[in-house]
Amino acid sequence: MAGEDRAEGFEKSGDLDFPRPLTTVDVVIFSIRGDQLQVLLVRRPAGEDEPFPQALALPGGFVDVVKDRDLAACAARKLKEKTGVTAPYLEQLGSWGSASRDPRGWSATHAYFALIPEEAGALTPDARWFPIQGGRLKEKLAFDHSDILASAIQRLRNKVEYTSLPAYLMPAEFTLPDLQRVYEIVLDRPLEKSAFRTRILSADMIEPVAKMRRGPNRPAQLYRLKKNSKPVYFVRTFNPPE
Amino acid sequence: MAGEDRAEGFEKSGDLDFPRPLTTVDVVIFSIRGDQLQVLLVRRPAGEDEPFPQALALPGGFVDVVKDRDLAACAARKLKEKTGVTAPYLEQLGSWGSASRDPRGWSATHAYFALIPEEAGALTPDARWFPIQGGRLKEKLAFDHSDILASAIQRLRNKVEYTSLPAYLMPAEFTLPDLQRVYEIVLDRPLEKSAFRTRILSADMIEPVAKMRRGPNRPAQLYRLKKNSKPVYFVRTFNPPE
DNA sequence: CATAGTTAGTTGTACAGTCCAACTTACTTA
DNA sequence: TAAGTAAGTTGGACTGTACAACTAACTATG
Repeated sequence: MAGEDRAEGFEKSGDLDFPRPLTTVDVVIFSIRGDQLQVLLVRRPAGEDEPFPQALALPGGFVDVVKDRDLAACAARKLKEKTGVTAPYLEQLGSWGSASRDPRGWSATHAYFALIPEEAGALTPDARWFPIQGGRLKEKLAFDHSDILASAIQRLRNKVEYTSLPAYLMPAEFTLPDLQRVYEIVLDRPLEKSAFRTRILSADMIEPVAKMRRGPNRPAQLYRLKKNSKPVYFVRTFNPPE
Repeated sequence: MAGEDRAEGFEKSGDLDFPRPLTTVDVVIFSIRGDQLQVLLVRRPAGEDEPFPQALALPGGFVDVVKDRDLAACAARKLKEKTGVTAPYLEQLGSWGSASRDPRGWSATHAYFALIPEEAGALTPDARWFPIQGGRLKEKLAFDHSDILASAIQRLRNKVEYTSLPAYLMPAEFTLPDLQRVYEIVLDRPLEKSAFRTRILSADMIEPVAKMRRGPNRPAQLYRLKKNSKPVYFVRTFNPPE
């Protein structure tokens, strides 16, 4: 068997004739919809030789060595295919690889993590939004996608404590209370209003537009993200509960 | 695994009959040696069909689908092979994959990041320590390993601002000024003594041992890491310069 | 044996930013 | 006109860092 004589020393030769793991990319796509954090999932195809037929899964699939220049391009392609948008925020989450995660053999997936605003895009028919409740998803997922999603949620929550990431979940124009609400949804705890405003406004990441949001009470100033605004890293977290 | 017949990554079985990228794992191993942050590099083999012959590179290599249960195990194996130690700290850094990074074809590497104390282990003869100076390595590396290393340095510096990671670079027993020195080496800036002590001591991660470090001046209290001490995340960064 | 030198470790004042709570402002609706 | 609500501001208490001066414990030197 090809794998055996390679097992001791691939490194010492240019011979590439040994078994290769399967290589995939999966994307965890978050959005805020109806005052909840939601994640985009697809239903896997039915079929005899499909792993996890009909199960829910993260959007993703095999790297296409012809189409995909690199991993990020592959992730962006899969995101675009499912949602029709190019995400304002796409970062790598990590990779998961083992002999057992895919019944078809040793496989490794490169997981990405995207934030998109509610308004964005037209979904493909097989994709749907599912709410994250109490920091977790109710549904079971195919492969080790539940682990990947849990890791993505943890990373998101963690980063929201000290970055401006939620700005990428906002529509083009939003108010400060809107933004605070998104922080609170992701962190699942209330934040202090005046400290929140001070922090965001001094971060130089948003700018007021010459309009107010009008409603049944006092109008609120509308803001937009500044052009080319990279995520801001605060030097403190929001003070954690306890 | 499925097929016996493999050539250039084509797996001839069912719907998996398409080219697969090469899959490797690389490890960025940091240590403090002689008051400098250093990284462990190996020299690549010579040979006609070797990519980057004789070049310096991160320790790593192909995933072995027989030996390696998962990616972390593969990384731990490579670390052990090169240094003889099991690192007190090993985390995933990210993955790099593209059509162009390896002349042998589409390849993806899963990069890990390890911290080990100076005292540790016996190196293999092909491995050597190289200093990081001014936040960068002087030497050029094979593949895209310079990018991976730069990313590792950035991640390390960033995390050192708000975590207890440097504790994993310390010998079994150390003093608070020792630890502060390591923080300062990694961050390449001085930290304030009293704030540093307050922060570390209130983090409940180290405990005094009943000994003092004696020297030509006032003895210093020796400490050790508490058992099973996970990295601590502080709620503030050390106050950044400017 | 006294004193200078060095590093460990503490203390005190200033300051920045959050926490908490009360307050003012601007609007709608009854 | 008054009540209700959400936006936005203000002020005092508190926490932890910045900065700087201080004390403590040791060695080396003359």
